[in-house]
Amino acid sequence: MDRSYLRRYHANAIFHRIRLIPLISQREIIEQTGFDKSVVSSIVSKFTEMGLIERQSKPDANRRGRPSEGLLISPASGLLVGVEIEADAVGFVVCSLDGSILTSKIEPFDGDLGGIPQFLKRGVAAVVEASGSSAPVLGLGVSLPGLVNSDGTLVHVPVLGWRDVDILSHLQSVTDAPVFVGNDGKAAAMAERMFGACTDIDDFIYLFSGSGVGGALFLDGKIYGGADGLAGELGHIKVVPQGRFCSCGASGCLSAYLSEPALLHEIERLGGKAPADFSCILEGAEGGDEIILNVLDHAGEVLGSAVSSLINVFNPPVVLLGGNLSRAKAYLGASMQRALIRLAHPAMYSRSTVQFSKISEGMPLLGGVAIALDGVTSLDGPHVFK
Amino acid sequence: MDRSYLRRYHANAIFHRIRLIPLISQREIIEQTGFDKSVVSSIVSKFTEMGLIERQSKPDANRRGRPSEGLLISPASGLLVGVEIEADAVGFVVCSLDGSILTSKIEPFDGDLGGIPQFLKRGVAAVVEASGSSAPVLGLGVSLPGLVNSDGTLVHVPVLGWRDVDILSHLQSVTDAPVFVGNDGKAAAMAERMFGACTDIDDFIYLFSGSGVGGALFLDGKIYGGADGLAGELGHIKVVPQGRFCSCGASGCLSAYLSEPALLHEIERLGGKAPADFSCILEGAEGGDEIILNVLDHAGEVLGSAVSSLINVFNPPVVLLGGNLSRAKAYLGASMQRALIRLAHPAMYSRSTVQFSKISEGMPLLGGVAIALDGVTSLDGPHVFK
DNA sequence: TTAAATAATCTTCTTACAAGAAAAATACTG
DNA sequence: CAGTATTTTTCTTGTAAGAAGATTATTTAA
Repeated sequence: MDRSYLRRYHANAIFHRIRLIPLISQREIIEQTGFDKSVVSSIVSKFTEMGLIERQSKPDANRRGRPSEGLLISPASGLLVGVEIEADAVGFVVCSLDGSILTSKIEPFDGDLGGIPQFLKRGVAAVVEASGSSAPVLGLGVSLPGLVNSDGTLVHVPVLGWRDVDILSHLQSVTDAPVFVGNDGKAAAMAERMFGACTDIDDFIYLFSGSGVGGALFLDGKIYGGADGLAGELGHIKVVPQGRFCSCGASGCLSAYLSEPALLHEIERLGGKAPADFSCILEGAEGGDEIILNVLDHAGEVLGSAVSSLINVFNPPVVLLGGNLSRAKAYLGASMQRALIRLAHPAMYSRSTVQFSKISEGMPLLGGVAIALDGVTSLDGPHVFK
Repeated sequence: MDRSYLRRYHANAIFHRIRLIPLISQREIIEQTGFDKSVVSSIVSKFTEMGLIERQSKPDANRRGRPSEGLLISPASGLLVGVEIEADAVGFVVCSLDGSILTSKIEPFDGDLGGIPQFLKRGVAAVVEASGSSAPVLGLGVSLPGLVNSDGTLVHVPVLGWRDVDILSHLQSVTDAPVFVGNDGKAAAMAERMFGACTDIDDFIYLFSGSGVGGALFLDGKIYGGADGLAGELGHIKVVPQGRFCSCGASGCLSAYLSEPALLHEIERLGGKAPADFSCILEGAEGGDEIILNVLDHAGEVLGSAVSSLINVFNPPVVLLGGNLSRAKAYLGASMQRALIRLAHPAMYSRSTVQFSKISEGMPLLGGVAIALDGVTSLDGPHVFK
């Protein structure tokens, strides 16, 4: 924290106000942030000088006085590229700095770690090309389904079998722009913060289910990382003593009750006709399959128990459930709710809202973009703003 | 965050360096904090002007050059009073600003909420009088065994049956100095941070057991409060589905397996001769009582499970166990350790140390003082430093 | 046409960090 | 013992940037 810290803090807050509320005026920024008018004025003019934002006269309501000028992120100011690596596919997205999507595509992936740099380099180049924009790429964000520590080392990716890879160095060759890597749960949480349900919420707990169960702790306006940046592994909260075995080697983890493989396995165990993936589970549920409905109902109960622990521990304004949890809302929401009422402390539960993510369904590829945007606008990173 | 924020931040860090390392020199402060020499010099001379710290030439090692001057908190600069309210007793402590204890006493308490202001007023006056110091009282900190929200409202104190009391207003009449109230777990954690095992650790999870089980989340150098300041109720993590009933109304809470009443009840249930309190449990354990040893061993296992969840969620450098957990270290440490090895994620467990508090046994009354000191030196509170 | 109102910018003032020079206080060296 | 080297602290100067108020710009209403 040096003496320009406050300046960067101001610049940042102003940038994000403009990003979130296009055509906002300086006066409105002042109202919303409490910053001094001269601070806002000087930073806004700096931004316009840099070509980062544009002023646009807006047909104001017939009102006396000098009309306010609307501010917006210039579409030509720069691009962000997001990459989401999964077990069998890699998603690419190009956005402009305000987060509006220009292009996206999904490519099948064979899981070869060595080929990653080349694979991403081609993919990124292709999607940037396809975007038709000639703006410079300002940041690349890569989301990975595993443990990524704060040095950018990939500690473990269970579904791909990768361990202890200095992934950040690997990826430096992909682009000249700064590269940011992150865990998929944190990336998804960041997407909710940047573009989704929590744009104005400084504290929320994000929990999602997919091939595993993960999450993130968004506390005091940022993702909490702990000692090594690994915090937020909510899938490995213990929910049952001596419970089911988990891919992490322990037993009784939440992940062993809520992940896609765990649900598939449980349905099979109970004699249901084994679905191929989560979409099939949902189809079965829609069709009224009793076994599947029971499994999802029980999953909701386990989820409710875990969420009640999170509420009691964090007293969060919002708990946000994403991924498959969001898709299965109709089948596990009720039992979760019952568990919450029974188990969460009333003083805290009454002040929390547990909600399901919309981003998870609508545009699940924004995680990478979000960590790129966060990286590029972070207060101590290699950020692009004065 | 205004423009004097950084100044206060600097002043604060310097104050606590001097508090923690008496006779530290300016150069050493510069080395440890990275602040500029002129910043340290100007703040130190401001402090001496205010009479808050003193300079003292120290017989330096025979070394060339101008000798450094040792800095210390002036004993006459002010007093902090800490009050710890429990079910049947209230503890009072007077410290000077560096945290050294001048006097302390414990008074029996009848639990009468209405009489609290008078009771504390007399108690505080008596203990300040007894301290023999004529320095002004700069802050009063009161620790309470229940939920205290960030407004200073007491939401619920189970052991005393108090609910929804605006305790902070009640206590304003006790002294002219600023008054701070807090939950006992947070107060104890703050004591560990100020005076105990975590003086140089910015991130730790504190968990203690007494009449209930509580704790605190010390994250990024401060206690995390959540939406209403209620975060950190670690006693109400769910450890067993449909498990034992808890005083909070839910079931399966950690508190129902680790609190003093829970342990007493379990020993009785298993046919042991019912001990009167935790000290008796320890005596029994020392005497080799099989039932008690088993109960404590099982408690260690449950504790290990909960701590492994905490490690997986927070990736903390330190998990600190206090209160009765610390006292029973010899009887539940081993089973806890086994559970941790089995259940905590290796990548995170290898970077965490789980330790037992020494303060909890040595001087359990420092919680109130710690929240007073924290309040008085907080960056946005009514703090006494320039 | 003038006055009032509103938004944005400009001017002036002040705080406080940053970097370097100077001063203070000691030990070593010849 | 005088002079030099060394180390710590303070002082001086420069600069960034927030805070507050004055000024300018641009509109509607009277």
